[in-house]
Amino acid sequence: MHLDLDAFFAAVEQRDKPSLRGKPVIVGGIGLRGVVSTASYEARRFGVGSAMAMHEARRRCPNAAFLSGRFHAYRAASAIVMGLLHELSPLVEPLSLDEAFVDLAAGGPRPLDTGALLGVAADLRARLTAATGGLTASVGLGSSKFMAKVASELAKPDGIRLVEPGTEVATIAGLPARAIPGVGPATMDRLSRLGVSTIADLQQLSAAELVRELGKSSGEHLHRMAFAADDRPVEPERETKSISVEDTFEHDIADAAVLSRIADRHAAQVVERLSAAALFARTVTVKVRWPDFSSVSRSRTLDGATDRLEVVAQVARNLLDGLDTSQGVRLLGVGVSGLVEVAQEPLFDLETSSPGRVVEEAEAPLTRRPSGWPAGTDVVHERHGAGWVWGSGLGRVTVRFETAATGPGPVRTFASDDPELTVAVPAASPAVPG
DNA sequence: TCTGGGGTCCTAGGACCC
DNA sequence: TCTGGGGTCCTAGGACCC
Repeated sequence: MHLDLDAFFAAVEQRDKPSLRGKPVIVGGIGLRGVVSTASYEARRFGVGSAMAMHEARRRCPNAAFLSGRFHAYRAASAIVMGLLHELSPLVEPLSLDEAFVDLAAGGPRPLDTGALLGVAADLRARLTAATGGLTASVGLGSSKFMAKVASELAKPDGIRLVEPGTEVATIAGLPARAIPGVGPATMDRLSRLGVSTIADLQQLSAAELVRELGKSSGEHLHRMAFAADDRPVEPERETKSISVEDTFEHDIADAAVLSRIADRHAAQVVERLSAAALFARTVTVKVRWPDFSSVSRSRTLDGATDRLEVVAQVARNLLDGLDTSQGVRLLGVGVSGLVEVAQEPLFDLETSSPGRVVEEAEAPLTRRPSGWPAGTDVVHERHGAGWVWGSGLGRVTVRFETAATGPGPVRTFASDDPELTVAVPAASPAVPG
């Protein structure tokens, strides 16, 4: 089974903001260089889709609600859904907050005939909608991950689809080759040059031809997938292989001292997550995106594994120092990999002689945020109660006072520094205001 | 006013080792 | 008196996914 929540982020917003139900909602980066994360189906009718530049989305659908996202709410809804999936089978592989594979055959003795499977899926969808306060999901059933995923795609939105065993090849033959997982824009370009547009076209090529064109791994993979031969297992627990933090700036930054401080700040976030996972890292990587959107990375592998901020931060700064950033930097990232569960600190050797600057935990803000009140944020006003930020600017914040449990509510405007207005504390996770 | 952030996997060349 | 051969590790870049 493959399950995919419909327009997930936007659907959570519409659930919690009744005035947005039935209206175009776009969740994503709301800054100058943001992209769309999720568009509601109402917004998709205007041609707005995932990964589209936000300015383009605004051009196509100026009257949509543009929200920056409330990940605590998405995580909470996701946890409920994943819990329901675990009731079906111990083998659940989440692909993201809104998607997962379930190996139903591992779920114990259960009749796996078509009728029973459709019943399981229908029951799951009903319970999911009830448990999440109205979210919907599309469910695909099939004899492999590939077929289940194809089925859920065909089921969207808010549906169920089952690909009968024996009908796999016929089901996929007419689909574009792009429907095969692993075939992206670059691979599709190369396939087009070979005259391939559909999976049926792909079936005409030999494995040897595909390997010659695309390399051994993806060539062989594609040849198998073209005939629906997919034996990849559902893997419930996949170990973390890397941790990274990166940020695209509102405006390119050329100041080396500023970039160095941002690298420190990113290193601190990386180390925080590394420690939370009880892991240690051997390799530190810095990534830079230039104004022309090309990017480079520089990495260094240490003799031992570390979780110390001073070490990660200094290596990151040294790697950054090796790049000429005078033309400006669009994005700066810091990451770690080569993760292990035990420290090997004594082996560590920082041979650089530059004095290690002490990293202060609370640096002054380095990049101005577009607003202290991002659109969509949950807030509480002492006299008016719970609501969400409708918009802000020019020293004012406009709030709509409504929740999932109320009907559409009224709008009021306050001064941005109104002491009675505060960011709401998410129920299950620590608050990170501002 | 082009083009996020967090990941995984693959390839290819060079260093290094036996 | 050409320039072995195989394996692993590291680095860098790129494709892809959600």
